[in-house]
Parts: sequence; structure tokens; C-alpha cells
Amino acid sequence: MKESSKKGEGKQSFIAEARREQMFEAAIRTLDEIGYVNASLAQIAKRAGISTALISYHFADKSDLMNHLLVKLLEMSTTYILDRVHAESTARGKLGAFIEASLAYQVSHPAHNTALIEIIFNSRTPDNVPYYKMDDDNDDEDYIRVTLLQVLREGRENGEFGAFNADAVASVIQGAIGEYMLTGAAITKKVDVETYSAELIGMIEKSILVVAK
Amino acid sequence: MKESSKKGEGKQSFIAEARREQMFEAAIRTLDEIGYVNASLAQIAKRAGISTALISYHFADKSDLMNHLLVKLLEMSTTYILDRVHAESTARGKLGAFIEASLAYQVSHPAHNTALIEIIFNSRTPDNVPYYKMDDDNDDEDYIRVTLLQVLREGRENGEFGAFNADAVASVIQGAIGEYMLTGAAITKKVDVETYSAELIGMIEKSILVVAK
Amino acid sequence: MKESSKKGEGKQSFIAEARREQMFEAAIRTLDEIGYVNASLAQIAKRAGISTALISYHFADKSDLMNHLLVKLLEMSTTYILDRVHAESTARGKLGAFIEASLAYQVSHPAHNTALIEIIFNSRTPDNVPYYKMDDDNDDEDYIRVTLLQVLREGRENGEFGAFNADAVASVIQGAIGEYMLTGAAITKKVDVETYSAELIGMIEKSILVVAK
Amino acid sequence: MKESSKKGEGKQSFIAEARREQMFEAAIRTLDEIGYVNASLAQIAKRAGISTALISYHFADKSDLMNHLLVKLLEMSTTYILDRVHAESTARGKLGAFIEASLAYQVSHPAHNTALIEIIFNSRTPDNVPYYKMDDDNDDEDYIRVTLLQVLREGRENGEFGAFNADAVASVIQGAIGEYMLTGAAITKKVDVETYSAELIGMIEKSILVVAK
DNA sequence: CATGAATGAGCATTCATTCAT
DNA sequence: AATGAATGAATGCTCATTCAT
Repeated sequence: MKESSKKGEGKQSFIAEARREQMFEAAIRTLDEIGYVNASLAQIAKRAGISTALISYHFADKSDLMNHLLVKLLEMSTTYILDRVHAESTARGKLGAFIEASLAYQVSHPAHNTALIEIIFNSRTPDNVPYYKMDDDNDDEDYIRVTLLQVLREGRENGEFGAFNADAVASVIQGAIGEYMLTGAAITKKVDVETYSAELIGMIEKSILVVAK
Repeated sequence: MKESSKKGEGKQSFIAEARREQMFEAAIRTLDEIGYVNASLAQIAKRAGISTALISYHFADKSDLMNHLLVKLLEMSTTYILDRVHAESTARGKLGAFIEASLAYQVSHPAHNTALIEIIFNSRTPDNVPYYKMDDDNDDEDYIRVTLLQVLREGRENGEFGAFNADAVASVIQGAIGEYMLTGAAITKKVDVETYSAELIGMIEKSILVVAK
Repeated sequence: MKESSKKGEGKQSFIAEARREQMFEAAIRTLDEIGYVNASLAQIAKRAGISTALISYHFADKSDLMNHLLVKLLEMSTTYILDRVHAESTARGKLGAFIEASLAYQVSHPAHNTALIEIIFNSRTPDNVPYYKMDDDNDDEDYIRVTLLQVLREGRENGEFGAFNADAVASVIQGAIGEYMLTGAAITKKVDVETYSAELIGMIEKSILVVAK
Repeated sequence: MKESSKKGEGKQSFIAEARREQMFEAAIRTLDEIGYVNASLAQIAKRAGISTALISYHFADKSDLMNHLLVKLLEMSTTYILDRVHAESTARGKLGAFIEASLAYQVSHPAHNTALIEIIFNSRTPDNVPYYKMDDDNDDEDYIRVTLLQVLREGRENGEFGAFNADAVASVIQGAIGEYMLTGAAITKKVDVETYSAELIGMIEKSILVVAK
């Protein structure tokens, strides 16, 4: 998923870095407003108030821009979530923090969220494999999934949780979070994020917690 | 989500209907192979062995084609799932059937599945609302969600299930199913569909079933 | 040097063929007027009174257009020259006809001539070998060179000509013809084509003719 | 063919001159490798290891760069050839030296040769006259042609040569040399340069030499 | 002297769509 | 019912050039 931008990826000049940020911001807005299909360089440039040639100057390619933006978006949400997970000490605490933080981040960054979805569901590798189908579990880069699995196994090993299939449970959790993420505003009308968060945590805990006699 | 095709939507001629089927089939293959972004009318026509003009003749619009295809794909999966749900008598049985059938359908129709995803994540209403964000709960057309909610409420009312937030639980279930759907082949390597199905049913039942003393 | 155009090269429709002729004619004028470097599809389309998209519709590529045009130009001049060569019976007669016809064709088709030069000196194979450097002697397609060599050898074998290096003499002849071709109008001011033709024939004959005692 | 570069053409600073040499060298390599059509300033700058802006700083224009390079290339080959011509005393000796040196220079400087061809066949005057069509006979700058004509006339006047049309013979000689130059490596496979040189000299001498009884 | 940043103009090409046949 | 022909608009991208630093 890594692709190099124009000049060797080394530390960019200050001004270049600022420009790139500006383009990322414009790209996020564009993706949010009109979707990936219509997100032409011209549309992004318009929102950034620059020429399309400048985008080509700073990024090797349209897909280079999108890949860098994707990395950035993933980094932001990953940092947010993992920070809150690591602040907890018990596996149960970490699991709760994971779910809460995941949902909270989306709700507080709706445009980033949409941009992320648009990229993931539209970018494809050169051999046409969609990103959303890609298996990056063992890929060290999917810190989110890796961390979630770690927490689940940790709890299972130290006796906080009972027996369960970690991969399956992780997928259910991620699916439940993703579902809220996808439908965005629509679902909020029926279940607010705190309720959803609490319900989801409750369900998972009922499923995997060791029941005290 | 309703849009009319060329000639008043009334009873089409037999030959016209056959053509439309042929185009749907080609469109599914195209979406599966190269994704929505690259699925031009030319690409679809090439796969169907016809001219692009013929697509324009049978559908008002590219988005008209995609909308009709979406309806068709939804109908197929909905029918498959609901048939199996209605064959059960208890709420618990129906819930299990819902989950099992949902997962089974995807696994047995991977190209349909991808096509469906590609359309949902790329089509937008004229005012640029993405389909995946659309709230169609009260929309009588989302039979899947409506049925799932009915089953959950039915179980809660007849005492099979305990107390829970139906909207939240429905979303968790749909999210867990969607997660498996999205990652497609990738996840299958780690958890086969039967295991996933069983684990998911188990988790949901633990969460909502009334515990017999 | 062969490349296929849009649809399998098979017999085109009458109207398509007419369009292609029209584009060839416009391309010749464009090359003559502004040269290969500036001969964009837009410039050619403008001269043909059509849209650039129509060129893309009829030819796979810009280089496809140029290659087809090149073939056509070569065919025309080759036919003209070889017809006159084959009308002669002696090697000496054929040689004279070859030189005369080669020069005459150029003088009477100056725009074709320029177009031909522009293509040959600018087209390159995908691996960047310029056409003008290409060795197509054994290539059955360089009928001109092949015929010239045949005539020279025929004369040498039947005793009309003495001993000489056929490849070298052929190159000198082609070079002398090419020189007149290249400088076009410029040279004409100093030596008219008939004089040049006569002088060249005279020189070659002096060089290779068997001197009667 | 004269065009002024940036700063009044006067004595340049030492460093500026070095830079220009570097750019010429890079331009030659670029023209040889990818041809005039693809020889963008970016490509040249890349090969020179400098920025494109620097080229614009040192030359008024892309065509200014090309014109200066052309002059330089012509000077180099002209010097080489004329030095060898002037070392001879008889017209016949000079003629032989001219042909030999012309061919030898090309063979020993193939990249320069290609660069020269690429420029001549692509540069055009502002009013779109291609360089290769230009009549620079009376132009004092075409020393090569002028010298060749002088040698021919000198021989004719002092009785070494018989009667002939000097312009025509000069063109034949230049054409024969140019032919070898153009096809480059291709022809070498059939006739090595020494053979070609000898054959050409032989042919010309047979054509114009006064035959001793 | 040299560059990175920036742009407007232009490029070949593809797009969905229309229309005469 | 179906197509080949045609186009205007848009695509991503490269170009030579300018300019502040």
C-alpha cells in the first residue's frame, strides 16, 4: 500500500509539506462532498485554490495522492484509538476503550471518516484487487486489527475472558464498529453513539467474559 | 432509489427483457473485475458483446442501469435470505437462519456480492448523498433490516429473548455479516464461513437469550 | 512497422474508409505545414474539420495514425516508381527509370514528400529506435531498395554493368536521390530536376557501365 | 540560423560556459537516446543533473538551446573535415580527403551524429521552414558545401577534372555521405565504412576525372 | 548562480451520450 | 432493435516558462 511520492520521500521542505497538507485537506473535503468517482484533480485543485499541475508537481500520480492521504487518515485514527487503549491496564478495560474510542473518533471526524471509506472502497492495486478485500492482517501495518487481537488473547490468557475464537470475535467487533461508521448520520437518529457503544461492549462482554459464580 | 428506465417501466417486450439480463450479467462481471471507477459503458458493452449505444437505448442513463442492477441484486439476496427465515417458527430459529443464510449467500455468490458493494459504495443520489449513508429503515424497501428487527422484537415479546436495544443489536448483526462480506476471500483463510456463522450466532444468543435457571 | 488499427484491420465500411482518407489528407497537410513536433491531434482535426475524438475513434493511437499514413505514402511512391522501372527491359533502362521516376515523384508530390520525411525522422519504435535508422533491407517490405539491388545485380550478371559493390552503389544512388528530396525547393533553384536526374544517371553509368572498346 | 542567448552573446563567465557545455552534453545524450520529440527540458535537465530552470536561465528558449547546440555540432564536424581537406594539395586529394573525413567523423561520433540529425529534422524557423529544407548555400556559414564546391571547381579549372555540373556532383556526394550517416548502424552491417568510402571515391573519380590516354 | 515552487496552455485519450440509418 | 459514427466535455498528465528566494 506504500507508494513513493515525487522525490525520494525524504524530509520535504517546510513549504512543500504545508502544500501537501493543504491538498490533503482539499482532497478530504472533495471525497466527502462528491465522492471518489467524481473526485478529479480539477475538483480537488479547485477546493485547494491551486492549479491541477501543482498536485502533479507534489505527487507522482493521482493514486499516489490517494495512497498518501489514506496512510495519513489511518495514522490519525490509529493513534487516537491506540492511545486510549494503552491507557488501560486490564484486558476488559482495553476492549472497552477500543470500542468506545473507535466509535468516538468516527463521530468526531465525519469528513475524515467518509474520505477514508471512499478511498478504501475505490482504490485498487495495479492488478485490480480492491483495497477493501485486501488481507493485511499479518501485514504489520494494520495496527488496529493486530492490537484488537492482542487484547482478546491477553484477556483469554490471563483468565479475564473465557474461551472463544479470537479471529471471529475480532471481526464481529470490527464489523459492528464499521457498520456504525458506514451509515453515519443515518443510524445516529435511532441509536446515539454512547448507547451503541455501551450496547456493543455489553454484548461482547456477555459473550466472552468469564462468569463469576 | 427508484428511477425509471427508458420506456415507462411498463411490461417490456420479451426480447428487451433478455437484453437487460445480458447487460446486468455483463455489468456484474465488469464491476467484479475492474471496479465501479473503471466500469465504463464501453467496458460493460465489450463484456456483453454489444455496442454501448444499446445500453443507452435500454437504460435512461448509466446510473439508471446501476440502480436497476442494484435492485435486482438486492432482490435476489433478500429472497434467498427471507425464504430461509420464514421457514423457521421460533424467533431463535429465525435469527439463526438469518445469519446463516446471509453469510451463505455471499459465499456462494461472490461476484454478485462484489458488484453489490461496488454499487452501494459509489452510487450517490443527485444531491450527492452516498447510498451507503442512506437511511432506509422506514423505507419499506429495506426488507432485510425490517425483517431482522421484526424477528428480534418478536423474540423479545414472546419471551424467547431478554431485554436489549433492538436497533443496536440489529446493527451489530448486520455489521458482523457485512464485515465477512467485505473482506471476502481474505477472511476465509482465517475463519471458514461455518465457524464464523456459528460463532456469531453463539455470541448474539449469549447476549440476548433469556438464561434458563 | 506494422500496427493494427481499431477493429481488426478487416474491410472497413465505405464511410469509415472515406473518413480515414480525409484524416490522412489532413495529416499530410499538417506535417507539411507545421512539422511532426507540432502536429497534434488537435491540429490535424482542425485541418480535417472534425473533432479530435473522431481520430481516436478511427485510429487506435496517434502513432497508429502515423504508421498507417506512412504505409500509404510509401505505397504510393513505391507503386509510381516500380511501375516505371518494370516498363523497361534492360538493366540500364531500368536504372535510368528508377532514378528519373524517384526524382520526378518527389517533385510532383512535395507535400507527400515532406510528410514522409517528417514521419520517418520522428517515429520511433516502442524501444526508441528511430525509423530512419532501421535496417529493413531484408525486410521484404522495402521494395524500393530490394528492386534497386535487383536491377544492379541483373545488369552485372548479364554483362551490361562491370564489377562493383552493389550495396555501396545502391546507397550512393539512394543518397543522391534523398539529398534532392530533402532540400526540396532549395536545390531546385540551382539545379532543376531534369538536369540533376541526367547528371546522376550519367555519373552512375560512368561508374558501373562496361566501357565498349 | 543565428539566435541570441540570454545575455547579449558577449564574453560569458567561465562558469557559465562550463554549464553550457554540460547542458550541450546532456542534450546530445538526450537526443540520441529518446529523440527530439521526447527531448523535453526535463529530460535534458535530468541527464545533466540540474534543474530545468537553469536551462531557461542560460538559454533564452528551448529552440535557442537547440540552435546553439546545432552550431556547435556543425563547427566540430566542419573543423574536423576541413582540416583534413586543407592538408591536401591537389583537388583530387582534397576530394578524397573530404569524403573520407566526412564518413570517418560520423562513424567516430555516432551520438553527435544522431543529435545533429534530430535537430536538423525537427527545428523550424519561426515561419515554419524546416532546417533541412533551408537553402544556405550562399549563406557563408555552410562551409562544408562551399568548400566542396570550391574543390570541385578548382579541379575543373586546373584540369584535374573534366566537365561536369558542380552543383549536381556536390549534391550527389553529400547525399551519398548523408545516406551512410542516416542509416547508421544498419548499413554498417553490409558495407563497412572504409569500403564505402573507397567505393564512393572511386565512383566520383570515374565520373569526373579526366581520363589519361 | 541556481533552485523549488508554481502555472496556463496544451497534450492524447476516454467518457456518456445522441442520432441517422 | 441495434449499430457505427460522431462529439463536447472532461480526464490525468506534461510542457516550457517565470519568479521569489
